[in-house]
Amino acid sequence: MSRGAAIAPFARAVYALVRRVPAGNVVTYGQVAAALGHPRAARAVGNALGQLSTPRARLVPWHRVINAGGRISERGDGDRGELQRHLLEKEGIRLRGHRVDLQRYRWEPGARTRSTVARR
DNA sequence: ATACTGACACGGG
DNA sequence: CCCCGTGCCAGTA
Repeated sequence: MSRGAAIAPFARAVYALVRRVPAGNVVTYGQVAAALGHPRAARAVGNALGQLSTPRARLVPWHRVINAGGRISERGDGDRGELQRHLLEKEGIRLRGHRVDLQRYRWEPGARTRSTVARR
């Protein structure tokens, strides 16, 4: 059926989970890794998101995944970071400096998807 | 098997 | 409060 590059199982699981992150909320790489049963594979999560192909990126809200410090991880290429920040703000997330208040916007995997935006 | 990441935690300044 | 460097780990190419 599908042709094109095979997607690694782990990466596939990452995409599936990230897809459930509601707009206006964020998760950390570590949270995603833990939810997948690999609490130490946070870096691999970042890898998977980095390998996201363009069509798939449309379905996967990669911008809602940030690091444990609440900051946007820069991959040497600054462009994506700017875009990510813009997308987050567009969803109603207020950044404090270059940081997101995880306390306020963090979404927990397993929580009801329609739980909407955390406020205040 | 080697090298390269979009990480995380911890310690020190 | 902030920033930076170090050690560690796991998955992908």
